[in-house]
Amino acid sequence: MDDQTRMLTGLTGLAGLQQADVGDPDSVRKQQSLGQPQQDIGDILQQIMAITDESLDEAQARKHALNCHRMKPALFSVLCEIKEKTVLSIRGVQEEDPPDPQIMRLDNMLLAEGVSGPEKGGGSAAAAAAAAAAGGSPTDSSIEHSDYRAKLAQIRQIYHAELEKYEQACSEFTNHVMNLLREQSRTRPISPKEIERMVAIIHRKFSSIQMQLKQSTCEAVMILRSRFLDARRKRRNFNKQATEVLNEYFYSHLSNPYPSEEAKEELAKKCGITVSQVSNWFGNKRIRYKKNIGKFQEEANLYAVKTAVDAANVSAQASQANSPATPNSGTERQVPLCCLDNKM
DNA sequence: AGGGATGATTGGAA
DNA sequence: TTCCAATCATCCCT
Repeated sequence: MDDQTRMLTGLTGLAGLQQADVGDPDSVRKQQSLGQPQQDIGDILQQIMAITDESLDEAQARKHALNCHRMKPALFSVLCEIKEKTVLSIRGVQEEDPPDPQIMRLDNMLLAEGVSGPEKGGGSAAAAAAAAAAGGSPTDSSIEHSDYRAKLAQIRQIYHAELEKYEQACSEFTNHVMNLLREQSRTRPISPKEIERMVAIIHRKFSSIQMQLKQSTCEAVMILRSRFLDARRKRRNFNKQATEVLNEYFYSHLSNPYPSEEAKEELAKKCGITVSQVSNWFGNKRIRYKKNIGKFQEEANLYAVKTAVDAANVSAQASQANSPATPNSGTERQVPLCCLDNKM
C-alpha cells in the first residue's frame, strides 16, 4: 500500500463530511454504518481549501469543526506518518552527525588545562612546575605563578558563567519550542518524533555556539600560556650567595660532582632555587668545567682555599669545644684540585 | 653594541 | 631517568 493509498484509506473516515455534519461525529458514524455513499476525498480537501474564501467567522467555525472531528487523530496520525517517511526521514539522514572531533579536541584541551571539569591542580600545577623552573628569585616565580593562576581562574570563571548562560538559554528555548509544537500539534500534524527532532536541531545549534565559546576559551588559555612561557625564558642569574654555595659543593666534590637527590634538595633549599635548577646548574658546570679546565683552575683554587679555611675553622672550633679532634673530621669535603673522575 | 657568562631546553645515549 | 652535549635565549659587563 503506498502512502497515497494509505492516506486515502485513512481519510475515508472523513468522506461524506458535509457542512452540516461537520462537528457532529455521530452523524458521520451513522452515515458510515448505514453505508451511505461516501464522498470523494477531494470534496473534503476542497472544503478545506475553500476556508480561505469564507468569511472569518465561517472559516473559524469550519476550522473548529474540523479540529473537533473524531477522525482527526487518525488523519493526523496518517499525515505524521507520511511526513515521517518523506521530508523528515531525508532530513534525519542528513542531520545524523558523529561526535565532532573538533569539539572533542577542545573539550580535552580545556580539561587538561583545568578550565573545564572539576577544580583541580591541572593547569595550575603545570603552572607551578613551570614557574618553579622559571628561575630567578623565588619571589619572582611566585608572582608569575599567582598571576598565571589568577588569570586562568578568571578564564575558568568566565567560561563557566557563559556555559551556564548558554545551557539555560538552550533549555528555555527548547521548552518554549516544545510547548509551541505541542500546542500546534492540536491544529496540525506534528508527531512526538518530530518534536524530538526539533529539539535535537536546537541542541545542535546551541552546541555550535558552545563550540565557539570553547574555541575562544582555548585561544585565551594558549595566549596566557605562551605569555607565561615567554616569561619563563626571561631568566635571572642566581644570586651571588647561591652561586657560591653551588660552587663550593662542586669544587669540594670535584672527584665526583654528582650530588645525590638529597644533596640536591638541600642545595636547592640553601640557594632558594628548585632541584631541577640545581641539576641544570651541575649539568652546565660539569660540561663547562670539563671543556675548559684551565679557565676554571683559578676558581677551583679559590674555592679550595675557602674550603680549607672553613674546614680549619670547624676543626678549631671542635678542638676548642671538645678533646683534640682529627683535622677535617668535621667535614665530608674533599680537596678539590684533582681532576674529575673518569665519569667526565 | 658586542661578546662572554649563564640558566634553560632539547635530543640522544646509557 | 639521568646525564651529556649542543644549542638557545637572556643577562650583564666592557
